[in-house]
Amino acid sequence: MSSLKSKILVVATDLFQTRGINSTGVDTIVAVAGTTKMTLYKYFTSKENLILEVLEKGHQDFQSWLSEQLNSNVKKPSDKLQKLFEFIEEWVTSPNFRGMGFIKASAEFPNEESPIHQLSSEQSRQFRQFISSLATEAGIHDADGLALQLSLIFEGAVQAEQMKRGSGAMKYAKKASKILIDSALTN
Amino acid sequence: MSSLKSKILVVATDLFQTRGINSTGVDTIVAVAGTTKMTLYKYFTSKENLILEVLEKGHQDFQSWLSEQLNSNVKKPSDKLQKLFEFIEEWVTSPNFRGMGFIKASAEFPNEESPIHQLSSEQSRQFRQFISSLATEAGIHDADGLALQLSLIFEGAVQAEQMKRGSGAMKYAKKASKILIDSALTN
DNA sequence: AAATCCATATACAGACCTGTATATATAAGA
DNA sequence: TCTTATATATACAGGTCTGTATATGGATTT
Repeated sequence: MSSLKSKILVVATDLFQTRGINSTGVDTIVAVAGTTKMTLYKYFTSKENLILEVLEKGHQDFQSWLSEQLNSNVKKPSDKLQKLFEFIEEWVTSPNFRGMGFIKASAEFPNEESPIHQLSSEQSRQFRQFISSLATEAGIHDADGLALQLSLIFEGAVQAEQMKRGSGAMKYAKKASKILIDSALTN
Repeated sequence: MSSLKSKILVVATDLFQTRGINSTGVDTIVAVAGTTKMTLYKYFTSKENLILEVLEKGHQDFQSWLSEQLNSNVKKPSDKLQKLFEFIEEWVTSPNFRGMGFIKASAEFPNEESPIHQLSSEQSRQFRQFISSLATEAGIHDADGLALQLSLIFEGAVQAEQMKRGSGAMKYAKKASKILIDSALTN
């Protein structure tokens, strides 16, 4: 991938998170990225296309990092669920954390026909499914139910942490997840 | 309050929830409300002012309804926390539910200097404080911590329920809240 | 050195949005 | 009937945004 294209992606990811997607114009993006609109529209067919690529890259980076961490650091598959929030906290509190795109995107694009809304919904569903499969491996009966609960907490904590760094939201989310997992294991 | 003003408020609340705040122009609002821009700008000094009034009305309606329900239906103050999510579910699943404004507003207006961001943050903080006071009355030690956990679940569930009616998010949020409250009571 | 590719600089069309100006209709009260 | 208050109809100024057109600069390859 071109260096300019990835620069634009990084800058857009940043600005979308800090200023909102709709409030960030392409002029601002190219100005911060140090390039011009002509170049942006060479790599992306439209602003919508840019948003979609930002979402896709963000989700892929997160998912592949998370899978890698779980696979290389946790031996027993049934222990992965317990460690999940440890790694999520590590990701969220890392200095290069730039928010979870799909959480904000679904709020800014509520129209169900919008491709952006559809992609972010799909990513949210995929993440829930990922948690559910870990829960199943851990021997939990209502895996989908627990996955929904954990994703609610996770998405809320990420949103809170991103809005106010060091809010402690992630710490309490981690505690809550432990309690909910323990409860689901003994039922 | 003038009939037209409250009509505009209701319509704006609806459109902001279903289409997003930034994506909803004042032309659309007055067209749906069956009036004109001149009238809207008679009652509201600007679109920002309209948004602020929509947020304030939504939050007041919810908080006063919730307090009323808790006060008139729960005798012992220490039982209020347990019943909290029952009433919230009732509110969220009622046919005239129009979303919790402050959840979406803080996502669409991330700039901390924006009055809209400030108001929605304040409302979120107030709601958390309300839960914390119920937790204290119920004899819970780390009331603020539990309040944060419950508000994370609550905001996530409202968001999910509003995005997809009948998603079951509220049902699992209720279960999670019971587990977390029980755990906090025995620690 | 000539040709080709890549990015820049700049300008602008067309759409949309907020907020206002002006003129008109309607209804109620004196 | 005359006046006053309230809502409508319509047009538009000024701004922002996306996306494109046109011309220029610089670097690499042949």
